[in-house]
This record gives sequence, C-alpha cells and structure tokens, in this order.
Amino acid sequence: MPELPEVETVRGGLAPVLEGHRLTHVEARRPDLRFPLPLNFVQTLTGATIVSLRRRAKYLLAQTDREDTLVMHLGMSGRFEIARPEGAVRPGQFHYAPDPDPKHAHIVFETEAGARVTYYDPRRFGYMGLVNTATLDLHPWFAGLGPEPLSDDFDAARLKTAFKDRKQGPKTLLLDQRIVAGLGNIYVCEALHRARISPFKAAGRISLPRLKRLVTDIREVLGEAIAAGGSTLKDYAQADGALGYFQHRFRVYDREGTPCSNPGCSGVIARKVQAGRSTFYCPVCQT
DNA sequence: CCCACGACCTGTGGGC
DNA sequence: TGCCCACAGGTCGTGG
Repeated sequence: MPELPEVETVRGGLAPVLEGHRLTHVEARRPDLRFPLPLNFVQTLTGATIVSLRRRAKYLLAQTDREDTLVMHLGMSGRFEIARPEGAVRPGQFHYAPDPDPKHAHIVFETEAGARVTYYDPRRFGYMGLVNTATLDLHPWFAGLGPEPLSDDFDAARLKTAFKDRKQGPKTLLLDQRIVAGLGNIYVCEALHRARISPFKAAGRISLPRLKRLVTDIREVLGEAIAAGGSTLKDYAQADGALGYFQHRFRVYDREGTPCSNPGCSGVIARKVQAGRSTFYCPVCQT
C-alpha cells in the first residue's frame, strides 16, 4: 500500500487533471469499498469542481466547490489510472481505450476536459468518503492524526514525549498514525536502518540525540522517495500509469539475507515478525 | 492506558 | 499443472 511518498506521488499525478476541473460523470460500480460509500456519493460529486487536491497523512483530499471534500484512502492495493480520450465521439462525449482490469475498477470520474480517472483496488482496503470541508479536522479520520513528518511540527522533542515510558519498539510506534502521520512499514524499516536504531529497543530508552538522527533520517528517506516518484510494488502504479523506481533503492525492506549497506557493517539483513508485520533490519549495526 | 492479535478482502508466489 | 500455505504497502476492534 502506498505510504506517504506514494500518496504524494499520486497527488502530483492527479492534480493536473483534477484541480480546477469539473466532474461531469461519476460512477460507483459497487456500493462499498472497505466501508459503504455515502448514499449521495455520485450525486454530490457529479457537476462539482475540484478546487484543490491535497494530501494529509495517507489521505488524498479533493476539496470541491460544494460543502464537501472527497476523502480517499488507498488502503493496501488502491491505485489510480488516468485515461485520456482517444477521440471525441461528439463534443463532450469521449472514447477511451478498453479498461485492462475492469474487475477491480470500482470508481470512475470523468472531467469536462475529457480525462477519465479510475480507482482500482483488488483488496478493497481503501475507502472514500465525503467530509464537510469546514469541519474536516474534527472528523474521526483526522482528529487524532499526529504531525506530518516533513513539517516543522515533527521533531525529536515531540518523539521523545510520544516515546516516553513506552516499552514497544520504535518500529511499532512509528506506524502509529497518532504519533506521526504517513509512515508505513517500508519507510519505518528504512529510516530505522539509516539511523542504526533497533526496531525492537524499548522506545522510551532511546536518547534524544538518536531521536534527532532518526527524525533526520525519516525526512531524508521520505524526501528521496518522493523525489524518485514514489516506490512501486506489485500492485501499485503511479497515478499517471508510469512506474516509480524507489523500490530499487530499499536498503532493508524485502532484502532479507543481503549484506547490510551501512558503512563499516558486515551484518546481514534479517526479517522478523513484529506486532504482526514484517520488520527488516540489520541485527549487527541497529542497536 | 498499553499491548498483542485477529479481522477485513483478494491476489500472488513459492514449495511440493 | 494444481493445490495449499504464507504473505502483502493499513487500520480497526477486541480482550487480556
């Protein structure tokens, strides 16, 4: 599933075709994704103009010129594809290439300009909803979210407070969206490896200088991934259909048995299940 | 409050 | 080739 950098990449891919564009056709091919779609989903969005497309944590926020913001979460396997018309059947009506994966094409948006944005999600862990824009921050999806890791609100002092007296490893706590919003399994593993911090060490016992290093490394790895256009795994493609390449730069994720890349370390990357998720790490230099 | 675990849903890849 | 199991980027609810 897309983590922060992938969602940011999707945002960047969708923004040119959605921002400032009016939705002329909205289709929900099933009544639910992970949760039921609002009953007024199609009605509310049809004819609305998307005034901005932003990201908060792993959510995409498409603010409309009506009262609501369309909130989209990609879950594990959600992705968007943009189709451009191959020709106009007649003015305002367009022709598109056949959908390569109609079985998982759950939501379709078409804009006045002729772009077709299709949401695919085989596992249906993703979800969409309509949230009143004026009170968006109070909505349960957003009210408890921690700071954006790339913002100034996120720093070592804040992590120190969040980690205080906690016995769980930093791996588990960094996945908690209330502590910091937008990290997922891949980038937590990558950041802890860069910072040479053990995923299993009691979080409350990590020193402030090491947390400072961790904050820097979180920002660094996210920044690199965003710059690379987001990572692409099996069932994820960039919003415009092109592929990202950051997955080739993972240093620990899915690299069990390969040599540790940290300078001067002769360790071998290991995998352990921690709180039900795979943790990849170097048992030698991550302490 | 903290923490571990199962559930949600579907697809894929590896081993036999 | 076929079958079965393990596993997958996230989040939520339950129960100790």
